[in-house]
Amino acid sequence: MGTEPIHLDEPPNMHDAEADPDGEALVDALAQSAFVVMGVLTRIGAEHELSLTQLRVFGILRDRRPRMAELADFLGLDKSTISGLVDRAEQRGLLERGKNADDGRVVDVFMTAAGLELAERVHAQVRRALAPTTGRLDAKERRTLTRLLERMLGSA
Amino acid sequence: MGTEPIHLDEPPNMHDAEADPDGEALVDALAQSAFVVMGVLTRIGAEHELSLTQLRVFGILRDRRPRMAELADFLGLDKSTISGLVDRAEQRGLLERGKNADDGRVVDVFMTAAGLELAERVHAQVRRALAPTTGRLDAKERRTLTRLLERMLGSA
DNA sequence: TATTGTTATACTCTATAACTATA
DNA sequence: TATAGTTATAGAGTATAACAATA
Repeated sequence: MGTEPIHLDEPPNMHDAEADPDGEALVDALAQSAFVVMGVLTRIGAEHELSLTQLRVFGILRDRRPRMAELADFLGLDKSTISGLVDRAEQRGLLERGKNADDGRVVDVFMTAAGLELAERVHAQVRRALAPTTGRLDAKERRTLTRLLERMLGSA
Repeated sequence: MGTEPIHLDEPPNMHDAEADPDGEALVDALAQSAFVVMGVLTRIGAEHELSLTQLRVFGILRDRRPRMAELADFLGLDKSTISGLVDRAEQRGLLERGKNADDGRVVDVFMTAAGLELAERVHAQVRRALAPTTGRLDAKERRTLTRLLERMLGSA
C-alpha cells in the first residue's frame, strides 16, 4: 500500500461517464466545502474574538434551546468542554443558562439578544465573504445546490 | 473576480416562491453542511488524537507541499500557531519540514508516508460515517450535488 | 529594511477524573 | 445507584509581541 507518490491535482479515476455508487466523490466535495467554510468562519470569527467552536455553538443555538449534554452531542465534544465554553460566552453576555422545570439536574442553554445580534452580524459577514464562491454558480444552479443540501441534511 | 458591493444584513425579500438571487439560503445550507461534517471530523479525529485543525492540515497537505505561511493562510490562522501545530505533528512522525532551495527563509511542509496512511484511514472512516447522510439522496442526485460543489469550489 | 519563521507568554479549547446535586 | 453538570488538572490550540536568519 502506502508507497504511492504524491500526485498533484488529478481528479480521481472516472473513465466511465459518472460512476461512484458509494458517493465517495461526494464526501470529498463535502469535506472540501467544509474546509473552505471553516477557513472563512475561523478568520471572521477571530475578528470578533469568537472561535470556530463558538460559532458552531451559535449555529446550534440559533433556533434551539438544548441542554448541556445535547450541545456536547451536537458538537462531538465532552460535556466538561461545554461547561467552559458556555462559561466564557455567558460572561460575555452572549448566552445564558436556564433551569429546566422538568428535571432539576438539567441546564438549558440559549442565546441572549446581544448574542443573537452578534451572530447575525457575523452571519452577514460570512455571507459576503462566500459570495465570490457561491457566485461561481448561476442562480438556477444555486437553487439546485441549496435544495439538494437541504434534502440531504434533513430539512425536509 | 466579482467585487460584489457590500450590502449589510438585508434578510427578508423573498415573496416569490424561489427567489434568493444572493444565494443566502445557499450560504446557510453550506454552513449547516459544514457543521455536520465538522461534528463527524471532530468525533472521528478524537479517536486518533487528531484535532479538527490537524485534519484540516491533512486535507491541505494531501496534495500540496506549502510553506508555513501558505498553510497559515489556508487555515486562516497565525503563522505562530502553525509552528506549534507542525511541531506536534512532526514529533508524531505524521509530517515533516523541508528546506526550500529558492529561499533560505522558507520552510516547506509535507506529509510522511505514516501521515498519509493515517489520513487515509481517517478518510475511510469519515466516508462511512457520512454514508447515512449522503445516502438520503439517490445516485443521480449525489452526482449532481458533487458536480455543483466541485464547480463552485473551482475544481473545474 | 523587509520578509519568513520561531519563541515567550497568556489565553482559550479539550478530555479525564473526581466531585456535587438531583433522580 | 444512575444521571446531569461542574471543577481540577494537564495538554493542545491560538494570537501578540519580540526575536533570529535570510533576502
